[in-house]
Parts: sequence; C-alpha cells; structure tokens
Amino acid sequence: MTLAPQYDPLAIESGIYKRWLDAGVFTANAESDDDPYVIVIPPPNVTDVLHSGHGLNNTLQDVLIRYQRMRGREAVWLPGTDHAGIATQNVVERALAKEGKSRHDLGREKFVERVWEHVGKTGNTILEQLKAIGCSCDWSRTRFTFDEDYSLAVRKVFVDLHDAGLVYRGQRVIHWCPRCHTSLSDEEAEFKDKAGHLYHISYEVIDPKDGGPREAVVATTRPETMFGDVCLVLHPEDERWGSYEGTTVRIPLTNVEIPVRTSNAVERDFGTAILKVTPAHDANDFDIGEQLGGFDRPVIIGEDAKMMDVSRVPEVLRGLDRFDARKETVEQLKANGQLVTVENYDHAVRHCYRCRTAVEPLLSNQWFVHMKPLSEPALEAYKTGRLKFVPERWGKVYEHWMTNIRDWNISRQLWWGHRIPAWFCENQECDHITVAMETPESCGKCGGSVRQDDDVLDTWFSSWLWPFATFGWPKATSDLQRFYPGHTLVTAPDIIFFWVARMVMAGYHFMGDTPFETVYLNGVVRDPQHRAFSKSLGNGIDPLDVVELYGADALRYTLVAGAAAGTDIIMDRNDLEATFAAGRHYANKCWNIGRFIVSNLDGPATPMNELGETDLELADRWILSRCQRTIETVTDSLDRYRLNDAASAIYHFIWDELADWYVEQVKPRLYGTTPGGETARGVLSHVFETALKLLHPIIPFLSEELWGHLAGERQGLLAAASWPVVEHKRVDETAERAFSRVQAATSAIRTVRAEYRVPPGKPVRAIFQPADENALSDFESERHTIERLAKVSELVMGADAADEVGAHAVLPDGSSVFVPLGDAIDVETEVARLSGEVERIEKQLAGVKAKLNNEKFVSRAPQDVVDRERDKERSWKEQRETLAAKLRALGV
RNA sequence: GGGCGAAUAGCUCAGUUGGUUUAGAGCGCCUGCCUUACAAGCAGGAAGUCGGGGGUUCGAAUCCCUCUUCGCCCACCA
Repeated sequence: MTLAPQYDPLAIESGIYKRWLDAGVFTANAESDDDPYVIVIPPPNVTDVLHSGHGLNNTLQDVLIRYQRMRGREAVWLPGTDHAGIATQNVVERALAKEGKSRHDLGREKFVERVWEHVGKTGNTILEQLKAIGCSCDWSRTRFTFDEDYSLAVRKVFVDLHDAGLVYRGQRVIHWCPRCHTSLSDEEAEFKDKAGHLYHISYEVIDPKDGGPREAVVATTRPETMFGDVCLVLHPEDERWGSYEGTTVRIPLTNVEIPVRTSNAVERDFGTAILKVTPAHDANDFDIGEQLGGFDRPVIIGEDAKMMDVSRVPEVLRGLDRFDARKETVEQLKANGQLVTVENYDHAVRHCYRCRTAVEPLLSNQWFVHMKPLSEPALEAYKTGRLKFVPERWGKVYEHWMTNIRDWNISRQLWWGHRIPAWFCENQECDHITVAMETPESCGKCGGSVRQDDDVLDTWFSSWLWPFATFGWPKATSDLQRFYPGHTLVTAPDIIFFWVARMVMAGYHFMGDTPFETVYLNGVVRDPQHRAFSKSLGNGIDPLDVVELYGADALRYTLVAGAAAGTDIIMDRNDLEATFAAGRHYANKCWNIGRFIVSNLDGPATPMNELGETDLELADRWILSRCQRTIETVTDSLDRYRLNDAASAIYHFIWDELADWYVEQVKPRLYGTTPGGETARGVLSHVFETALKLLHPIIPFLSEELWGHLAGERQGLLAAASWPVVEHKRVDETAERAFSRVQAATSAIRTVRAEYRVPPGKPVRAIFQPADENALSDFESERHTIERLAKVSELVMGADAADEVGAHAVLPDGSSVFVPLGDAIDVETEVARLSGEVERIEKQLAGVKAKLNNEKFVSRAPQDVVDRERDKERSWKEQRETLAAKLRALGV
C-alpha cells in the first residue's frame, strides 16, 4: 500500500477512533488483576460546547491515561458532564428571553423540561468533541451529575450530613444575586475592585450631652442601606466615646432613632471611626449586631434589589433600584445639609460569578454545611503528603483555604438542580423540618401536612461526590472497590476551592480516603494580550476548528509541548497557522518517515533479537543507544508530570536523530548499494516502532495509523501495546561518542561548503586528521556516510595539508577536518572571516584562562569541572593555532 | 492589607538540586537547494548586556535582598 506524501489527518482520524472503540481498548475491567490507574474527568458544564481550555485539560488527561494503559495499568478515565445548575439555568433563561418569555411564564415543570432539552444537545456535543481530539475515555462509564443514581447519591449525602449535624438551616446574611435571583456561596461571589465613593454622613444627636457633639459623622460606601441601621458604634477606647455614651441619633431623612454603642470591630484609623450597623444588609454588621445583642434586623432592600415599601424607607425612595436609591439618598442628604463630604474610594465588591451582577448581602434562611469537621482530614491529607499538588505551590493555596474554611451555603433559589430533600410542616405552629430520602407522608413531629423545600442544591454539592458517586456509591459496586481511590486529577487552578478541596473532604467523609493522590493543575489558555479566553471577548479558539484544519495530533502536540506544568499557554486565534505550525509540521514529518520505512520494507523485518550483534554497524549501535535514552527520558518525564519535556524528547529523537542521521545513514544499505540491508531494516523497524510507542500518548492517531502499516498485523493496536522498557545493554556510550564525531565532521564540512558557496552539485575533498586511533577507525567505518551527507568526493585520512589553501575545522574531541578549496577562496574575504574567528576565540580563551588562573576555582571546584575547563583551553588554543597558520598561509 | 506567579532571541516559550551550555527550541527572518520519505522539506546562517540595581559564591539565567512592569489569588477598613 502506498501512502500519500502529505499527511491528511481528516482521512484517518475518525476511522482510527472507531477501531479503538470496536476493540474496546478504553473500557476498563473491574475484575482485572492489573494495578488500576484512575482519572475522573472534570465534568464539563452542559451549558456550552468545549473551548480550548477544555482541549488542553483533556489532552493532558489523555496523555496520562494512554501512558499508564500502555504501562500495563488497568486504566479507567471516567467521562461525563455536569448539570451546572445556575449556569445552565441562565443559558436557557436567556434563550427564553429571546422569545420574550421568562421561566415564570412556563412554570417550574415546563421550564425544567426545556432545560433537559438543552442539555441533551450540548451534553452529546461535548462527548463527541472529546472523541474528536482523541480522548480515550471509558464511554461505558459515562455519567451525568443529574443521572438518577447520581441524584440518589446526592440526596443521601444531604440526609446523612443532616443526620450527623453537619447540614443545618440557618438565618444569615448571604450573598444574593438579584439577577439570578438566588443565594450564592462565598466562592461564587467573586471580589472585583470597583471605583466608588466614601460618603461622610451626619447623623443628628437627639439628646446631646452638655458641650458634647451635636452630630455623629459616619463614613459609608452604601448610604442607601442606612435606613436599615440599628445603631452606630465607636471603638471602646475612642476618646470621643464619653461624649456619645448613652446618646441616640436619628437616621437622616427619617424619624428612626438608634443608639450609639461600642465595638472592637471598629477600625480607629478608617473613615470617621464611627460605623453604622446594618445587620440585615452586611455580614459584618450582622455579627456586630449579634455580638451587641438586643437588636432587630430591619430589612429594607428586597430580593429584587429594590428599596422596600416599609416605614423605615423614605417614601420617595421606595421601589427604587439600589443604585438609583443611592443617588437619590445622596441628593436628599445634600439638600438636607447632612452630606459632609464625599471621597473617591476604590473597594472590592462581590459579584455573581455567573452573571457579573453586584451581589446584594441579604438576610435569609438557607441550608449550610458545617465545614470545619470535614476539613480536618482533608487538611491532614495534604500535610502528610497523601495528597500532592503539581506544581507544589498550589498546595499552599489549598492549605490556606482549608485552614480558614467557612460554612458553605448550599441552597439555591433555582429550578434547575437537585431538589433539597427537606419538607416544611404546613402547620403554622410547628416549625419542624423533615429531612428524608423518601418523600414523607406527613410532618415527623406533629403529623401535619408537609411541603417540599422549593430550593435546589448548589451544583458543587453534587460535583464534590464525582470521584465515588460515578462508580456507583452508595452501592458497594466492584467499580467502587477497584477504582477508589483514584490517582490523578487534572484540572485548572480556579476550581481548587469550588471542587478540588470539596472532593477531598467528601472523599474522606464518605469513603475514608482521598479521592486522588495527585492534583495536576494545568495553566490557563490565553490570547496574545494574555487575556483568558472568554465568550464575551470572542478571542477563543474552538478545538474542533483546529482539528479540522490541522488534525487532532497537531492540536495535541502544540498543547502538550506548550504546557510546562501549571504555566499559562498563549494562543493567537488570528494566526492559527503559526500557533499550530510545530504540531502540523511534526505530524507530517513522522508521516513521511513512516512512509519511507513502509516503502523500504518487503514484509516484516527481522526482529531485533534475531539480528547478529556483530552485524551491527556504528550507526546501528548509536541509534539503538539514543533510543534507550529517549525511552528513559520520556518515561521519567511522564512520571514526573513534565509532559512538555516528554514531548520535546520524543520530538527531537525522531526528527533530529532518527530522520536526519540514521535514516540517511541506512539508505545505501536499504537500496542494496552496500551490504547489510537486513540488519538495517531490522534496526530501523525496531527503533521506529519503539518511537511510535513513545509518541502515542501525545500523538495517538498518526502513531496508530503508522503502527498499523508496520506492526499492526503482528501486534494489534498500538493503543493496547506495551510501553517500551530500557535495555541497558543497548546503552552504548562509545558508539555515541564515535557517532557524534561523525556528525561533527559532517557538519563542519557542510558549514565550509555553505560559507565558501561551493555549488551543491560540486564535490570537495576533505582531509581528516584524527586525534587518536579510535577516531581513525570510526571514520573508516563511516567514511561513506560522511562522503554522502557532506558531498565529499574523497575523504583522505591523515594527509598533511599544511601548504594547501582551504578551510579548517576542529572537532570537539580534537580531531580536525581540512577542506582544500584552492581557487574558491577570495583572499580578502577569507582574511576578514578568519580574523573575526580569531577575535572570538581570543575572547573565549581569556575567559577560560581567567578561570584556571583563579586558585580558588582550581582548588574548590569539582575535578571534572576543572578538567573540562582545561580541555576547553587546549581546544581553543589549538583552534587559534590553526587559524594563525591559515592566516600565515594567506600571507598575513 | 496579605500571598503567589511572570519578566530569557522579533513572537511564544524551555532551561529539573548553582558547574557537561560557548544560554536552547518552535515560529518568523537571511542564504543556497524541487538531493527519488518529506518544500508542512533539506543544508547553512543572523539574532539574547537572561527586566534594573545590589549581594552570597571559585562560579549565578539559576540562591538572597531591593526596585520596576504585568498577571493572579486571598482578605469582614464600613
């Protein structure tokens, strides 16, 4: 079969993927005795299709899983998707809005149906995209966080934690998104710096002391909340306290009177050092109110973020949006002479992580998880090293969050999500809440009728169970038995708190062990302005576009090679050609080497172990040795999660060593112009097959295709092949040293040819002057290689060339090559060139000499370092001598 | 306010515990080649005061201090 000279990924990829599926290579067997290796996918949100961040994340996972599968582990990569409560609800609501409808127009049931319709489509697309980039997921185990079984697990977790006293209902000031109309956890309410103002407002003292102040000036960024104030506070050691003690003040624009009190929470050097306390609209004020005791918590802003129609709020403000109310309040204060001053003030304001709306702190009843007890084993796991992070620095981020953990608000006022299994008693007198797996008939306390909580659970309250709920928990399945705990989690750093930390907590609480041993954090994919990809900026790259243009392998190679552990990766959507060139070129190169080998084999080559050792030439021993080193480097790099190093090692082995040198060296043997064709074919096949194995985790499609042409019939699929092991007897330092001399001589002659513009077709003579006997014999054995690759008509050994005119090059081992050029040399140009060379060498030599003249260096540096310097010195000196001789020959 | 990361060739980045590096790669650039695996290629080449300053050391891109610029995270100074 002949192969096309251009690699066409589209022509092979889908066929290859189907072969993998048909062979069941990705399906793990829970009954197998092999050591398992487990990765659970960070389930993509069903809101949308995949972007290049997913491309990176999933490629890395696939590299690891394919590698471990080839190492003989029972590898399972569990795929799936996340229902992504708030995010998905928003997407569908936006779609509805385009039809001029709201979710309320549909009603809860119809709306949820509509969401299911949406996730059916996107969920499938996502899984197909993963296949397109080559992900070797175990599709037989695909899960969705809203599957029936999974939902039961979520419900059980809620009930169990409630029974254990770790889930409770409480009234707190929570983060409320007025746009999404739900409460949020601390993590979901992100800080963003906002330019704002600090308004200094005068509160009138109603009953001033003799000579005491008649006003109390308060600094606030949110004047509109003052109608919910219950007191003002000073620091207890504030010298002004005496004159305020026992007084009351009037909230501006109202007749509401509130006392003045003290609290340590006041920062004495901020603002006016007098703080207004608004317990229903600020979490800190809630705490201060609690601490002082005896205060109501007047609510004056509603869930729609509008000023409420309550007596505390001046009539003109009622019904106004909070921001309009702020402006209006300021106007009124100004008119009243109660606005003392306004400062510009930048401060961090929390925003909804889904819609970017400023979050409103609101007093509300919600469900919470008591986190402290859950965090302890999770923190311990990190401290003892049971749980590791790559790169390590993220461990500190995890530790800090775990150490300062706060309770988790898990109830959401949404319709898309796991309904909370709690039932309120409809009897006004009874405040009992029934929490149960099954829908209760009646109130567990008074027997009255019950009504289920309308709220749903935070989407992360289901995701945190992913590593075990996906394997069938709470049932004691064989999957759970075999595949928990897992091994590696590959994800982005921005969900360490949302997801990673909570999975560890759930893992310890429900399974008694960490869900994974290593958390590998990949970087963020950014545009050339270093902005993260986002839909609103439109700067993203669709991985499928890249697959279509250049193939999945080119995409994968680029991502893996570009992603040193945890560093961001920059991609330019306006120049895909340049961004993916390396991967594309490389795929084509591999394709052509494969083509060359296939076309030069006549049936299977002789296996390595049947070749006669004495038939091996220097080049054979060299490439076999280099191959062992590459196995070692790639294996070691993958084990240490240095995927870019693995990519680079196999890249350079195949291109720079196998293709550029070995393939060129064996051509005469393959063509039959020199003997030894059988050996050449055997070594070439062996080495290339090994290289394909090393290549496969990163470039699965192409490697599988070529494998099919070379070894497939004998050895089955590459995806199921075994990882190569280092054969130490093949590591041959002597051959490496000898062949590198051959390479150096060839390059030197080529350089001479190029510099003197010897026409490509015209052969030159070269005179080799060996440094020692070994050098001489190596050259003898490879003389045809050098002659062919450097286009030398005659390679003379050891002739004296002192009085000929030509170019001279010294090799690293001290041997030298002289190329007589006769008329080709223009004396003036040559003198200039040589003088430049001399200058450069003098500089190097000066550096080396300074080092060797330094007694401390000679006495303290390790011997081999010093020896190296001595070698350098000798080599530079020789080169200088050679050049001097040349210059003399030219009459200088 | 605290913490973290980044700064190396025109661009995007490697550089593992300080010394086999005369600081590397890919892309781009320059020169010459359609040499029967590959022009998505081959051969050769130019290009860097390793962000600035100081220090430790025989020796620093690498360790310490400091400054500058960018980015990220955390944080109850309203």
